[in-house]
Formats: sequence, C-alpha cells, structure tokens
Amino acid sequence: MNQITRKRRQSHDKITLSDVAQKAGVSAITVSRALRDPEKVSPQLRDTILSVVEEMGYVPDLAARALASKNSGLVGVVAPVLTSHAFLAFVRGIEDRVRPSDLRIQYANPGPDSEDQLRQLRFFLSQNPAGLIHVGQIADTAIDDLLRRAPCPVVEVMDISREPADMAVGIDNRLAAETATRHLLDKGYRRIAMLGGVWDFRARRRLEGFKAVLEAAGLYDPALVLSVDTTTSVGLGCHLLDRLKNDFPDADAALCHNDDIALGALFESQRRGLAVPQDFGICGFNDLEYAGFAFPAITTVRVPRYEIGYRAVDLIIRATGSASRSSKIIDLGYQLLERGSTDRKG
Amino acid sequence: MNQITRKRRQSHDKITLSDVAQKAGVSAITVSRALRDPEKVSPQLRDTILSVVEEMGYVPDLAARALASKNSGLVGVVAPVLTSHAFLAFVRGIEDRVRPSDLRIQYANPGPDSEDQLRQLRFFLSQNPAGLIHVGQIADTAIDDLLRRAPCPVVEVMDISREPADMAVGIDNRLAAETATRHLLDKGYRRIAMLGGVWDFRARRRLEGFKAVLEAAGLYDPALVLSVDTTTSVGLGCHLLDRLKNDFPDADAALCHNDDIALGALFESQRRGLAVPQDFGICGFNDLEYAGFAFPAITTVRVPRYEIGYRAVDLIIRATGSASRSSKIIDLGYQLLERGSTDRKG
DNA sequence: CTGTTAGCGCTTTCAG
DNA sequence: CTGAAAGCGCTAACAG
Repeated sequence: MNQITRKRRQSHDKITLSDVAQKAGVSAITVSRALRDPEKVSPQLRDTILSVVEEMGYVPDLAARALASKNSGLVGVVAPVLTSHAFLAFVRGIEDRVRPSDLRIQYANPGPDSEDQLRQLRFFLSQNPAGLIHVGQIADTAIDDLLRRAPCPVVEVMDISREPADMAVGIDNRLAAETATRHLLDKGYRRIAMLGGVWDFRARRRLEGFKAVLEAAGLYDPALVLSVDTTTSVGLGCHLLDRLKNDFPDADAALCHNDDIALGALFESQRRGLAVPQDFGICGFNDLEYAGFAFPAITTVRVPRYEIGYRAVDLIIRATGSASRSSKIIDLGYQLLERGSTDRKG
Repeated sequence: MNQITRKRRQSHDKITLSDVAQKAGVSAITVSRALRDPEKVSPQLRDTILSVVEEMGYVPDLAARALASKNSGLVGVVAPVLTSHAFLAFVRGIEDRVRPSDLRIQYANPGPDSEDQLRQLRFFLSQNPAGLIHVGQIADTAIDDLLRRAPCPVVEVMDISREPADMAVGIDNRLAAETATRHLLDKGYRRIAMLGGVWDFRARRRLEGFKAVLEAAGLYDPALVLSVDTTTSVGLGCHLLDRLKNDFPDADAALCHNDDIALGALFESQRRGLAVPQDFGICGFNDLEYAGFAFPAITTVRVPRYEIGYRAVDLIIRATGSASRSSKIIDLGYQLLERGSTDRKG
C-alpha cells in the first residue's frame, strides 16, 4: 500500500538525539534538555525542538540514558505468583504512587523456587534499579545477601516479622492469625482446623499464631493442621475440607490460609450439606473481593494490600539519595472482618 | 558490626568488566565472552575468570550491553488488569516458553485508559525490545500506529478478530459467545440476559455473538443486556443479577462476560433462594480455577490462556531476525464446559 | 583462542 | 541559556 511508509521503516536507521538536533539546528545536549528539563531551554527553541521530535518520531533510548546518567529510574517488583488475586490491590497501590513520580515500575514473576527468584533479582540489579520491591519468603540466604548488598533501596513487603535487608512494610501475620483464632473460639467453635497450602514464611507465621492461641486454650491438635505442598486454590480448599471431615467428623471450624481455600471449603461444605456457620465455621485471610459477596459472606482478615503497595513505593522514593540504609519497618495493621461464615451464637 | 563490609559498600564504585579483566589478567572482551559465550574461551581461562567474577560480585550492566549490542533481549508484556485472575495461566505460559530462551520478560500494567497504555508501550519501545505482547482492546489509533511501527515483533493476544498490527493469537470471542448462547437455548432457557462490565473489544465481540443467536431464535431483547462501566468483579455480578431479577422477574438465564460475574450471579441467586440451574441458568467465560469447584459448578467457556501465552512468546522467538512482518493469526479455539449451573432438562 | 580499536546514544561536567 | 568534550560499560569487527 503505502510505499513510502514501508520503505522508511526498512531503511530506517534508528533516529537519535543528534538527528533531531541537526534537523532543529541545535546541539544534541539542547534537545536532551528540552526533553527532560524543558525549563532550561528558551521557549521558542523548546517548541521547535519538540515539534521536530514529534515529526521525526524520535524515541529516546533508555539504555543509553541509563548508561550515561547512571540512573535508570526503574523500580523492580519481584513477586512470586504475582498473578494471584491477592495482588490486584497491591499493584494498584504501587501504580498510584508511581504515576506522579518519574520512576517506572516493572514486574517480574518468578516461580516459587528461590533459584528463579535469584535470576529475576539479578536481572533487575543488572539494570541499576532505583529501587526494589520484594514479596516473598526469602528462605534463601543467597537472596538475603543479594538484597543486603543491593545498591538501591529495597522494600520487603507483606510480612514484617523478619529483620529486613533494608526496609519492610506489611503486617504481623502471627498476630493476625491469633486474632482470627480467638474469634473462632469466641464463637464457640472448639475443634478448629487450619487449612493451608505451601508453608512459606507467611503461612508459618500464621500457624504460630493459630497454635499459640489454641494451646493456651488447651485445644490445639496438630492432626487438625492440614496442608498440601501446592499453590493454594479453591480446589485445594475443597480437597482439604473433604479430607478434614472424612478424618475428623467432629471438626467444627477452619482457619484458612487465604480466601481461596476458604471459598473452596465453603463450596465443599455446601456440597456435603454442612450448614455454615451453624455446623461449621470458616475464616479466611486477605479479604479478596469476593469474600464479602459469598453466600454466606466469608469472615476474613483484611490485609491493607493497596496501602502496602503505595507505601512501598513511597519508601523507595524517600530513600532515594540517602546512601545509608534505614532499617525502617512499617506495620500497617490488619482488621478482622466478622461476617456470615462464622456468625453464630458463641 | 562488620566494618569491612560496610566500608566496602560505601566506597564501592561499581565493579566493571575491566575491573574483573584486570584482576584476572586478561582483556575485557575475554571476560565478556567467558560470560556470554563460554565455549569461545579456553577452559582454564574460563574457570579463572568465572571465579574472579564470583569473588568480586560482578554484575553485568544490561544498559551498557543493550547499548553496545543493540539487543536488549527484553520482551515487554502490556496487559491492562494484569492482575486479574484470568491472567495467571497466561503468565505461566509466557514464563514457561521464555525460560529456556535467552530472552527476559517484563510486565507493565497500565490503567484502562489508552493514555496510560501508550506511556507503557513507549517505555518498552525505549528499551529496544526484542518483542512486544499486547493484551487489550486497541481502541485507540495511536496505539495501533505505535504497534505497527514498532521495530520488533508484536503479538496481540486474546482476541483474533481484529486485523493485527503484526501477529495475533487468541480465540474468536464472537463464536465462543454464540456457542454458549446456543447451549442456553438448548437447555430450554428463553429469557436470557447478558451480564457484563466495561464494554471493551472482547466484550463487544461476545455481545455480537449473543445477539446474533438470540435474534435468529426470535428471542433477543436488548433490555436484558445489563452492564455497568466498571471493572468486572464478583460484587458486580451480584449487583447485576439483582437488577435483572428486580426489573425482569421472568429472566431465566444469564450469559456472563466472565466467571467473576457468573460467581456473583450465583451467590446472589442463592441469597434470593433462586435455584440454579432449575429456576435460573448461569454461564460464565474463561474457566477460572474456581468455576469447576463452585456449588453448583459453573458452566463456562474455556479459553486456552496458558497456550496463548506460550504461543505468543514462541511467535516472537521465531519472528526474531526476519525483518518482514508476517501477519500471522493463530486461532487456538475455545471449549464449552457444560456443568451444573446450566444442567437441567431442555 | 585472545586482544585492539572504535563506538553504541546519551548525559555529565565545565565553559562560554 | 547554549555548547564542546569526554566518557558511562559494554560489545562488534577485525586482527593476530
């Protein structure tokens, strides 16, 4: 169709700053300034330059910029299972805080093994990042080392009980689990199970809280802690509830590692004709969007994920420049949302 | 604590290739080769070099590498609402195909407005990407232009009815909706509603299919097409079902834009004491993990999201090098999964 | 198999 | 407010 367009693209060597400069009759550095620091260029020149930029379709080369300025403006987010429902709000918080800044965010989604996490971290570190946000367990000392040596602010998010390499923002999962467990006790449940998936760091903290409260009440039974080493899912929730009720027909409630498990447990209860909350109480974790709309609505622990994302970026922005590490830990708190799935007379 | 460590980090100018080279007693380029093309360096030198690299904690600078080689190895994925449940499988497919290659993936998560999508696309283009994967409607001609001019392979994913800027892989959403609608008719439902959220491109295609089938059957009623211009969610599904049954008590089934809406519709039906599937049939879209575990299980259209991700990367890898654009369109097909939520005698 | 030379596209000095 | 020179860290292309 359009010969000219096609030809231009084929023969088209990349348009550079000096191409633009030449055409605009100025030097390269002036174009550079007009683009990044318009104030420092006289209005008329600026206009000329910007229109030439537009006309030629000039696209700055971030690699060259990063190399010359030693500043990539990139904030890397490493989140295993980034695509879990739980991360929607987290990502929104991040984006909202980044938008008005001149940083840019990029996500990496490593598998659950620490090898892959290391790879992804190295990729980011290879890009002179302005900051790093890490979600995850950090079981591996190699990861810990890498974060500790990172030449940029690092924020570990979600759980705050670990001593962070640099900064951390999140909640205390142990405390949250204690609160939830106490709630189940208050509602009169006595044979309370814990249903979970992979025992990562957060899960372990939650189990600790669960155990502490039940032990204090003389009601802890390790046999009621069920989990399978896979990603959590609604299907897993079904499966675990099934196993629980088959092996322990007297179990009367479950604290679930997250809302997916809780939803699965709810569905499976319905399938079994088990009345929730009368015969069986269910408490989740996270307050995913659907929890409040389920029938009955699912009691859960709200984790301020939006704010965690927002604050994480905020910390990075504030830490930029100051060479020293601050060891800041920010506890954003949690909130037990009592809803239908545990609503019976204590 | 450790004075040495602290001091080293403070005074530490970035370790470069030539630092390593010097310490290993070779030239920079040899180190470079030892790292990227170990075969081209004698085994003994290679070992020395690699151990020096390890010892000094050398981290290559991707910006410099990209600048010098004009090859960033970066594949950018632009996905509005990356963090929808629906993308989990898609991302897994991408990652699985990328892992054995020497490419690396990075995700950007623009807001729904095309302005933000443009920004994110430009960011990637500024990095000389090896490829671009774009999920989304491309309502905007500016986006279309950008993709068309992109100096790298571009794959548009999910829907294949648009003429792609370069390549596309996905399914035909119109056809899929037709199949689903026909299924509802087969099951004897007659007052069938369509429940949706934002009317993006995919949604419009689905509506077309829905409408075509019902019109052919003489059963199309535009009043039964309900939607609200927000992100879809379970809560929205509840809301829409509520509105539907209030305004049209005789409505007896709903084709939902996705499984979140369907799940909300299911919960709301339960709350209203409406028996699914006897009194009301529900069909979703996507086959999210929970759909098969709900009670009753939700009939839905399976979209091969894992494979879409996998193939998208595959197309980029294959297209790399060949300068010309191929206009490849790959239809991966869909599958109607008939389950409990529509399972009644026709 | 190893090294030399040059330069990627941009920005940082430092001058005017 | 504008420009000239130098170089960021790495790799292509050619030699040896």
